[in-house]
Amino acid sequence: MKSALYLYNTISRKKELFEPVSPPFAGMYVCGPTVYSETHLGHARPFITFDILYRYLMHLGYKVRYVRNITDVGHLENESDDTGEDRIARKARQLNLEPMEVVQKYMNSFHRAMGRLNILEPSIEPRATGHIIEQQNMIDALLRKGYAYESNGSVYFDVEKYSKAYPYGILSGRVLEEMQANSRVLEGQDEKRGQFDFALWKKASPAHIMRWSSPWSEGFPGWHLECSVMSTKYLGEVFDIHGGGMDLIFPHHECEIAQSTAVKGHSPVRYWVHNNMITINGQKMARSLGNFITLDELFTGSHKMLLQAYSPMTIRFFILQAQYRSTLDFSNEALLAASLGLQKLMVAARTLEGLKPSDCSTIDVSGIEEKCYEALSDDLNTPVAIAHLFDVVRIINLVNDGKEKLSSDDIKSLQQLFKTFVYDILGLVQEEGGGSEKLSGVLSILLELRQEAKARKEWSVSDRIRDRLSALGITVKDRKDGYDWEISS
RNA sequence: GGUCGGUUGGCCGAGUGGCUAGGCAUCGGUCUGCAAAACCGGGUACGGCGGUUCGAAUCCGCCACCGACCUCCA
Repeated sequence: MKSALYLYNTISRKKELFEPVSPPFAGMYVCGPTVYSETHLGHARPFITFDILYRYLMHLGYKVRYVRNITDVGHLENESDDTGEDRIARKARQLNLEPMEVVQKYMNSFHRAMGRLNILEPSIEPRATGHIIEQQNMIDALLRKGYAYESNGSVYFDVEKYSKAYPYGILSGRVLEEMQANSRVLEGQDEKRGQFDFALWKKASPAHIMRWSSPWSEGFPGWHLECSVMSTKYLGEVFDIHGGGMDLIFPHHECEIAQSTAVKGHSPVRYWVHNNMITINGQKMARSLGNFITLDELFTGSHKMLLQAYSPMTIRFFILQAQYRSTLDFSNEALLAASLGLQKLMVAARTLEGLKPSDCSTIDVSGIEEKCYEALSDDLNTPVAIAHLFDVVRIINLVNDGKEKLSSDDIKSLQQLFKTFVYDILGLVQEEGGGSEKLSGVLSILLELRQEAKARKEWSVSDRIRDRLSALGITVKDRKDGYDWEISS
């Protein structure tokens, strides 16, 4: 058996042994995007982090149901005052589109970016607008239990009442009294009894397009409700893992716990897993701060802060080189380093495929696999796993240079190791240089001619071919027994 | 102001009491017609002050600085 998995549980603030409710099944819910604008680098982190967790759980033999939602209604611009407008509705008005056109546009773009990052599709990708009835049912249950109240067509969750029966703030470590003592009372919240009450149902203003009929008003559901409803609908009343960014701990996940506990008497989630933020100049990358770079901009290099384009696998590798609970600072230098490191790893992976076996090994390769499992099982320590893989890279290169030897069996086990960790679990793929088949055909004609010129010591001819290709951004690499080329950006 | 977390070499980033993290950059070497590429090898660190200990990046105390959250957020 592979080593047991330990995950850091936000609610206990400890690493805990992962034991699913009903093995071999494992359920995981991750908060997906609100589809009202382009996906940026910060968004890539949770989806890559939980992609690794998804892949690793499957690799360990679990039958995983991975649910990742799409928020397509209910997420307000600003929940703290009554001018708060639904993000999607607002974007639709700005672009003069139907709200569902906005949703489709950004959902498509999100899926494209996820695909390029080689993020596996979740088992279920439910949408908030597809679960209005279920959300209304939950509101109804909360009203009957007395933890919600109607006010002017809207329905709110009664935090104060809830906190008398259950501990409110157990996930984020907050105490309601302290929050009340430490914050000002905001204007324009007449509808709510308590300032920390949150909306379950909002009455739509006459201009609001996204609206559904309900016993309380024509309106739309509150943001926190959809995750409670959709997670338990597809994963059960108690499920294993709930993931998302650390910035969602409060209020979003805290409210999820309150809602579900108020109805069922217990929280549905066993392991809360949160990834840290990607920072830029030491500050969180966020739309509201205007310091974000979209994934498309990274892939094409079309952002003024970028010195060059960075491939999807570079982004993936960059993120995996940090443990998911640490902040990760963006810079061109760091991305360039990731890009070169990844290249080294992937070139070695290709070298490994054609490595020549010897009768016996002069290097001990046993134990590396176990170290990789240990790293990943220790709360997904991908940087340590990658460090072990670079040890293998050094071995591959030494053997390839004839300085060390490996037996056929050892080469096979290293190939299996790379397949498991590099490709299957870390989800890295070989990226082509961007050249078409025709281009590589033309290049091989040119470079063969150059080899012949070199053989005749006609250096002016060989150098001219090399320099002219270089001017076009194609780097010629002379090898011991041939040549290779690469298109640089 | 409250709560939580962080400060590691030129850069990114692991590591929680003694054992080389790793990558990028740099330096030295190998290879090479030259160059690039590739490969090998070396050096450089633990925010400050005090304490505990045979031994501290790691534990404790104080200080400084940075960040996240406190109903916008991945």
